[in-house]
Amino acid sequence: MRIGELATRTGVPARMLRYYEEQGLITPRRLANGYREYDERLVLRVRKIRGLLDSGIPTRIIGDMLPCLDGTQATIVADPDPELRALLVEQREKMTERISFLEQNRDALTRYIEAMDAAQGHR
DNA sequence: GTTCTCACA
DNA sequence: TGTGAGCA
Repeated sequence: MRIGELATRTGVPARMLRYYEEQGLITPRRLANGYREYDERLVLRVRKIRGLLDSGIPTRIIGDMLPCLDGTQATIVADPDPELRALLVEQREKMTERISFLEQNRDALTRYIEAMDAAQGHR
């Protein structure tokens, strides 16, 4: 598929898809006319990339993590960078914080919805 | 009509 | 990151 279709299917603007390519996150092949041609599997990959980006993970790191994204297979890291590891651990902690925050909000919604239902029962 | 690259505020 | 210019 071309960039327009991938954009609508992933919700990521074509502008950003070209940017991801610049960052080495995705490498579509080119058609004879120069248009980018995306593989079906890229749809999932782009969604994962966007998810990571939304989680605050820098594009540079996502590039390093790419092998982990579409494989359950163990990823071999040639040169374990201590600094990178520390950064990732930090991101993971922030992610954990956001998750617990979301859980609290979800529970608050649940209680409110229950309260609405309870009120409904009195009518 | 769609995509491409480049560039600017 | 958004937007527009000028092509193919």
